[in-house]
Amino acid sequence: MSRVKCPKCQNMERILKAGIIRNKQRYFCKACVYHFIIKKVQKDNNLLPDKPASQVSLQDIASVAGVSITTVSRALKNRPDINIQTREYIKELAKSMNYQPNILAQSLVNKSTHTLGVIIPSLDTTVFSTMLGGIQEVASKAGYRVIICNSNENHETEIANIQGLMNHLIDGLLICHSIQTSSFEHIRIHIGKRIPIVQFYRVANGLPISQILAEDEVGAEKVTDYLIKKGCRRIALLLGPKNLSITQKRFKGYQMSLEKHGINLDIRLLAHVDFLQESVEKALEDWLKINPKIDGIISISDKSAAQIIRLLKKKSIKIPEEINVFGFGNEFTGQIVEPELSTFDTRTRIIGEEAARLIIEQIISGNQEVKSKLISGEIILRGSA
Amino acid sequence: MSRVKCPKCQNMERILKAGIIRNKQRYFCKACVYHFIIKKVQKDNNLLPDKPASQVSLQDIASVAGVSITTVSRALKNRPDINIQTREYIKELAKSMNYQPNILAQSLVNKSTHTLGVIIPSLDTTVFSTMLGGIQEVASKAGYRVIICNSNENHETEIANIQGLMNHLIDGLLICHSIQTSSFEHIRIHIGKRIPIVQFYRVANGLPISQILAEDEVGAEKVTDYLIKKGCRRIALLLGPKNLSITQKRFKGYQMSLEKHGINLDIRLLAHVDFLQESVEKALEDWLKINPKIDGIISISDKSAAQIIRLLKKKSIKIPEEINVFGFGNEFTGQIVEPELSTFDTRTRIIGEEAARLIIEQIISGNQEVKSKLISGEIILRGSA
DNA sequence: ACCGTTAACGTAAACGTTTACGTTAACGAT
DNA sequence: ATCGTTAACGTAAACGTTTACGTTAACGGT
Repeated sequence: MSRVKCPKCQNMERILKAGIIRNKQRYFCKACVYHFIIKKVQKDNNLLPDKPASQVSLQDIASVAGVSITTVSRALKNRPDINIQTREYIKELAKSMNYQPNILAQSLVNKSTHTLGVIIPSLDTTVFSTMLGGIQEVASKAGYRVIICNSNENHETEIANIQGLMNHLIDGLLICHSIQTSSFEHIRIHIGKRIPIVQFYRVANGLPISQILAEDEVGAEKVTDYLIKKGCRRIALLLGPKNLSITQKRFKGYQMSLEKHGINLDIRLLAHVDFLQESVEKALEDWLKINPKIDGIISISDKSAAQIIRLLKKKSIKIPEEINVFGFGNEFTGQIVEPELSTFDTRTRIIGEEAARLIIEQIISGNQEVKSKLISGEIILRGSA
Repeated sequence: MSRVKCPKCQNMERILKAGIIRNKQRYFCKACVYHFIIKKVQKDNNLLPDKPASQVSLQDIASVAGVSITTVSRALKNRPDINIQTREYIKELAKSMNYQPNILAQSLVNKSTHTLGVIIPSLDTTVFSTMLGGIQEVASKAGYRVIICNSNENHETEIANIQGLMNHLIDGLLICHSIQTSSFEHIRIHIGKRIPIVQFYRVANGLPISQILAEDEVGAEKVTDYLIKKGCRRIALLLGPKNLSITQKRFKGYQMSLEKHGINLDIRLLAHVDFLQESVEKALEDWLKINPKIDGIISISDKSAAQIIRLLKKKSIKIPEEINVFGFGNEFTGQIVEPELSTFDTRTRIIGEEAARLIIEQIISGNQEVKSKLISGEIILRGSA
């Protein structure tokens, strides 16, 4: 019944069905003892049976030049073992054929992608996009690409991002932890393995990895010192979640300054927020109810500080006469708010640059030695304090 | 003289030098007719001659399980042709060995990297980082990674970025042109080739590629309409460089509104800036010298608008009584400046999201049909106008 | 004429996957 | 017992490079 022809003997008799393989019927020709499967009719077999639209490969160049792939590779890589004329000819040919190396194949062989993975917690704050800008610039100048992953301040996302990046896609990982991250096993398992890791800005202490840090502790101390010298005694401190390294360090700096000046710590003056407008507003409301009254506010971010200034002004509280306000980060917004925001410039961009510089150095040297670098910042005085 | 031993016959006589290959001396043993090179002494041949620290591969799993690579691959990919028990066993084995697929190898075979390339002109403006955030989110949810390149508003960098990304690293390209870009050959040569391209926000017209656009023309028209209705007759317009699509379109909207209301265009009221503080300041100075006096300013960006407000206030010019100020983009800073900035919300984040959505759709469908999408914005009225 | 030498090229393995295609042993029906 | 059938596995090519190692033809010296 089946009108199947054996591709070998062209016979149509003595053909048996011989099982189904991958949903295709297989046949067996008893005449020539040959198993076969009827291929799909090759339609579209038009005049261009060669490469459809794919990129030019070394093989393509080699075919045209009449040499082997090796020779082409040698020519393009300026390797010694090749005749100069051959080399120049191949180079020109490659250019005329618009050859572009397949980076995937190169990376597979070389076990190096020239790509950095960056995990940042958010893109909604200029702090992080500025750091990213610094990373980008240094990386780009060193011939590295940058894959960014936005953890969205979410711990699970951070873990997933790392998983994805680690699968041979990157040569180094830069990470700034999410607000939620308080356990670091997802980092620890990759330490000292295939690629170097550098933490920046928000870091996990106790892990043997390099860090690029802002002057959190010293900065907070200096700012507090300044406010105390200006006469403040009731300085409120707006912090992030307690597990955050910058929260802990800035609190420590604040605390040291208070101690130094013999001022007792009033825990009612501490607030932990998630950086959202509502939580900042809530913290401020609480502070304003406290007696004795607060006379200074140090905010963990300029963005929150700017919001605080707006809120205080709505309540007709005079800045800096009644309450001094100090920010952290030197964001653009601090120059727009009125009065302009005094702030501790953490040199955000430099942090990004240094992080990139360090990890690239570690990639190139193969040396994963733990290094910590503190980027020194400075107080910028404007109208708010 | 040479005390070289033939590795085959162990003879030390009848050995001749036989050329230098790759800087290594080659020898020829006449006794056993054999060419050879003395290898470097293999030091460090310690107790672990296996894989040093590299990742687990399919081959490793296959060896342990006593099956072929194919079977392992089938198990992990849930392919049919495999015994269920075998599959489960291999899956568990893979998990216990902490197998992670090598994405490079997968990409090489599948000709797909699940990665999007994004070229943005700057990371110093929240407009772009916000769009990037939108792109990132959609991409990430669809299982795509994002490689970002920052052209730094530089045409050459933009071209270099594209070159790098196109070499098989990405499945789709999202691009927002630099301020300098006015020729688009670097884009044209890639159109309709291997991967889809989508322009967003700042686009090149006349190219057959999809675009995601803000409501530049309509938005500018609405804003101008609004100011005219409020009584303004001398509305200054702060624009970017002339070659920029958003410059052209927003000017057109402005122009149409003027025409509609029978107001003559005064070219002295147009200023083209590069978004830097100085050029904005200069433009404002020039405007203030003009007679009849201006009574409104529309800025191409909120950032510049905020700066303008600060400058006007320093000159004790009342906003909005003397001059109405309108921004574009609804950036955070507009809520901080006083008076708060009225602005046209271009829905920056949505633009990013839609751009990512469109290109992923094109990647998956393989359909590079040209689509243009306008993201409708809305006027947000605050104190400045 | 022969031999040692080397410039310049080629072959093939390797990187880690995916997948088209082959193979085989066991099973059920006759 | 024989034959047709198929589940379940293996082999090998392919993706595009890089590179260790082989090969060869020509050249110069004797």
